[in-house]
Amino acid sequence: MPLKLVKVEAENSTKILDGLNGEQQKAVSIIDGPLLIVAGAGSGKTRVLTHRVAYLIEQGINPYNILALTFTNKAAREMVDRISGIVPEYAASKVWAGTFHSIFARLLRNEAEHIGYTSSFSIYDTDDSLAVVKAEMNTLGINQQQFPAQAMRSRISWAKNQLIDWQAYSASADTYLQKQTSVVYEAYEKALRANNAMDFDDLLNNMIYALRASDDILEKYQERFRYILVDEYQDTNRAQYIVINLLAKKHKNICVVGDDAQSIYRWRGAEIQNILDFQKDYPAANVIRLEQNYRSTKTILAVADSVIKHNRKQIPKKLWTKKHDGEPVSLLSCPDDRDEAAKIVNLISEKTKSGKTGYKDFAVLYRTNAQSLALENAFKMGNIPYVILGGISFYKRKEVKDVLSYLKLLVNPQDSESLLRVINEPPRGIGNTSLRYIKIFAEKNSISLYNAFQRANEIEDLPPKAKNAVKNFISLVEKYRADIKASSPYSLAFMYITETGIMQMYKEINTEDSLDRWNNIQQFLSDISDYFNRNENAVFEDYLNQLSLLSDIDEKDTSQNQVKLMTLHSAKGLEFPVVVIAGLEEGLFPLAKAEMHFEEEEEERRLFYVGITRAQEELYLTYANRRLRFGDYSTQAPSKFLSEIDKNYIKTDKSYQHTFISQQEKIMRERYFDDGTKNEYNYSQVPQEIPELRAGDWVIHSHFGKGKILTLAGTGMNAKAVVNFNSVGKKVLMLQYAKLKKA
DNA sequence: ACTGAGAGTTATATT
DNA sequence: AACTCTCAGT
Repeated sequence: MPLKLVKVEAENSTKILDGLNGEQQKAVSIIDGPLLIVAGAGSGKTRVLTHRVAYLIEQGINPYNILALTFTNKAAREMVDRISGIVPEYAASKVWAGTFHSIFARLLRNEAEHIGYTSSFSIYDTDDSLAVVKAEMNTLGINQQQFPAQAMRSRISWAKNQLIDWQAYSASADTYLQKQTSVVYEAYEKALRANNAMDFDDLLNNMIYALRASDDILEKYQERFRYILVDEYQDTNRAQYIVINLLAKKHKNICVVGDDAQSIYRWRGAEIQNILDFQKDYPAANVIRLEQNYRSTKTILAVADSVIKHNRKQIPKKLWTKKHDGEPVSLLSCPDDRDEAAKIVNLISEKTKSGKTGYKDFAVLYRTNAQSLALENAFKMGNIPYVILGGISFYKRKEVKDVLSYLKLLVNPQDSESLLRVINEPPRGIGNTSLRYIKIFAEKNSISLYNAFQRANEIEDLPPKAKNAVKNFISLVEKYRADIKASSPYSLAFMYITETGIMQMYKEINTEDSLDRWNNIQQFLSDISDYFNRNENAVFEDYLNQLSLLSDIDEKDTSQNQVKLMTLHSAKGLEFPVVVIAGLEEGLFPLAKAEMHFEEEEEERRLFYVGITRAQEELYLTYANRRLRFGDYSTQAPSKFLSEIDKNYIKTDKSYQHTFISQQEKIMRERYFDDGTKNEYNYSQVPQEIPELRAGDWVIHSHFGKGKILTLAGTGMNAKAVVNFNSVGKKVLMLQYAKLKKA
């Protein structure tokens, strides 16, 4: 029975609609029925979304009936924060706002028994899932040389994304590869079930199964989520699409927001078609285009437009802005990646000298994480504060994952993956041979590995020493399992982890690396304490739940005055006064793949578009002729994307400009630089005095501290020194960059 | 059972 | 260059 919904005029909602442009106001106030908001970059999308939720609440809709789905925790948190700025916080906090994965994990805890899980299921991240694949391949005797586990895992994940279960996959498997995959797929799925664990894909798929399991469940959630908002709709995959549509089917109050031009997650199953087809799915849909950009200069928008024009598949739209023309985009050509990094650093230090811009106003964006290394070195050398966002997450470090697995085991002892992970961390004298006996016993009796551990006494082949070790381990876990609800979760975790001996192990190894790990565990534990201070009623499951779905980028402190380095993907949704996009070379950006479909190239172009539109005032593009890859130098031509930019908006900034050295440069030179600059070097490095140095001298480096010069080589620009630092050992330094002082 | 050396593999992006 | 895995030695 559809609710009778009353259109409310804007008059009593002046506050919420204040300061919004006409289209934005419509996007906020059309609350009934399907609505597609095509929101161009910088068009105030988040503002519209949050105001819309606030508006719904003000119209008397129970916040508990509002579901707002995002892709990142950060986006979700920002949404909740900003909603609480408009409506009372108790109302804002009742809105179901979160990532697909976290919201569904929460719902699945309640519905677990309908789909054959218990509510304490574990969540496996990509690494955990890979470990399961490897283990299953081992048991099945499938050669991992021939079938790399990574590729196996991604084929399985791809199938799950398409909602092809192992039965269906197996039925349609033709090639040898597919047949082998189907065998692993089946074993993998059964292992996850046996472990009472779900991977990321399962969080979506099982939600569908739960909704389809009975009309009651479907009805329940359709009634609960009467108003649905989906952010970044262009990034939804098939499973997400189906869940959304199942939930929205009854009330059809579904509002999706997205920008097809910013669809950059095809590789993980996103179907851009979902947004392109929204009007087919909902013929009655209202469509609103937000085309006024509040972020970038006219020049930057023009550059973005000249690039994206080369894509064929897109919803027609034209961004415009009232902002000033702004500076032309600067193009920097560099001989190699080291030089590129040095130039970027130099650029930033020049620009910040005047005091008008601070370090925090800069972002350096790149295609692959590997590029961050050269940049990082240059920033250290140049003494410029920076922070890397994304990359190897704190939560993916071995020691942190080990501790996490200890905790998972406490909540879900069926989780064999976690058990195997920690059983010899620290070494307990339970080796491979013993483990094999225990596994065989578990299989023979159809019990979990943990249960087999508990009944180790019955395993004849197990040597007494191992039996004893197993017994000690089990009683440790059981001791704290018994307490899990009673004492404070933090002190429980602290005592438990201490007693496992993992911290002591790292302390005893006593190397720089191991003390680092020890520190990380400490930090992790204080993170736990923090969490339970903030969430007083939370239980362990809640903590583990959010943790598995957390990424580093959600956590990093971005408020400091430092330059931000990140991949272009991580930059989506962010904005910065000055943006540098580095590594614009064929093969790197667009990134080369074996077979490049035009669709993949279009996705790379959209990624470039996303990068360009992050900039508010200034944009710098850089490329290197030579780059260190796989420990070797490779040369490549400048990115084809560069030649797509309208020439009128490009300037070659002499003060940061090197000269041209390679063949491939010719095109670029004719196009952009042909103004008499010939092959003269024009290093932009601030001239600085290099003190007279000799081998054997003691020197001080701003970052590495004190060290002794071992050898010196080269002259002038190329002067190098090998220095043995007290802190980090031997380093090779270019004297022109490393500001060495005599000690 | 555990350690370390050497070989082999790997670098697109993320919930 | 950096990481993981395997295998032989202890």
